[in-house]
Amino acid sequence: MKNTVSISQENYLKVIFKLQNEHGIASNQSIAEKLEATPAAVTGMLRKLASLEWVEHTAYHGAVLTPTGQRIATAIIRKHRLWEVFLVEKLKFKWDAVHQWAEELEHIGDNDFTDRLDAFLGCPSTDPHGDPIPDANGDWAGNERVIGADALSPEQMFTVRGVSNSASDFLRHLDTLNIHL
Amino acid sequence: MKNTVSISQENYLKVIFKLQNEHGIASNQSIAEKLEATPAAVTGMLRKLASLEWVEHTAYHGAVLTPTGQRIATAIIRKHRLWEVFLVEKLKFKWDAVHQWAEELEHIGDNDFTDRLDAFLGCPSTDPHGDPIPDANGDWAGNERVIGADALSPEQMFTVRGVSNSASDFLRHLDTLNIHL
DNA sequence: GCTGTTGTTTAGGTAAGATTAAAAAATTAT
DNA sequence: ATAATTTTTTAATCTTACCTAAACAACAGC
Repeated sequence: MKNTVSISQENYLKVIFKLQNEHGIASNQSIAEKLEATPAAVTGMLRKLASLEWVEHTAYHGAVLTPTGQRIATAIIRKHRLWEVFLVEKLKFKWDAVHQWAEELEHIGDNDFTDRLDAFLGCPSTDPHGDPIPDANGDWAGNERVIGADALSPEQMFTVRGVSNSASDFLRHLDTLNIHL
Repeated sequence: MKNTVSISQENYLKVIFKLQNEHGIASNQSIAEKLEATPAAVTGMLRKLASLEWVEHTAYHGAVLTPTGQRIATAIIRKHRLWEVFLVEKLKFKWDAVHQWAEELEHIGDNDFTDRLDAFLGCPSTDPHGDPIPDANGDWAGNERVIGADALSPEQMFTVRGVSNSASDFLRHLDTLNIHL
């Protein structure tokens, strides 16, 4: 089966991925804000993404990516950040002016294309903003796979090495859950 | 006013530009074939492009680009061919495998972006297939602006230095018009 | 000047993705 | 616990761009 994901769908998956990593779940409204769409539009798209089994959507609660959804989202973020490197290093854009174009370029190219771009850029590990660039397998630096916190089983041991969201209320939330670095 | 031209519209303008340079005018059917759409779809889009004053559309006759339409179309072709150079020279694609990606990349970036890409590539004058790349002003090599043959006034003197379509029936047509190189 | 073929347009419909406004569920405050 | 507020969903509609089928022009041959 051909993996045909629309640009709009890719944008949803990318935003859900980021929100999920910050808050554990992506609320309807937070998605709507990031995408500058209405909550009603989000409801409709979440239903579609759920039917494609790229997200799990619980009504009135929010959305979480499935493993497939995470794979797709990670690939998009990889492309986005590689293009940002290209724009800054090769086209001499200022680092704060590249986002708009990377938002468009991230939807172009298959895996082969992306790997060629990666090789051309010298396989950078971070983008111009210092954010890490996942490798061709979707793994972040350090061989750690990014997974939703709720995908961990309660019995499973793991080490929290860092958090991507340093908002104080989130850190307090981790405290109440007895999660420390 | 913000220049907001959709991807579909850009594809129409590009195809009309090429057909117009081959046949003087772009028929409904020839556009439909190139875009793999139905003639009915073309009629609808031509009406929209005419309302935007990017083409002149005479019912039952065909479409011709306005100066604005030609400017847009030329910019797209410039981007397409620059991206093809990038794909072959930098990403090491084979020259016959780049078209699919260039078709997508050509819709990205404004003039500044394109100029940066051009500079990065060393201001190439032709793409990997040998086709000329218009410069930032929309001029082709030799400082000649590409205009529709029917935009020339009958009194105006000009030199025909080359033709982009070497189909024998077209060359015969030029003969009957007393047009020679 | 008719007639038939070809090319174009009209009319009605589909699909994706978005909107607004109203209804329903969840959350917060009293 | 109940009332008020916020969030999500539903329902109906819009836009863009496409399709099929039928009606309509243009032009060829006779």
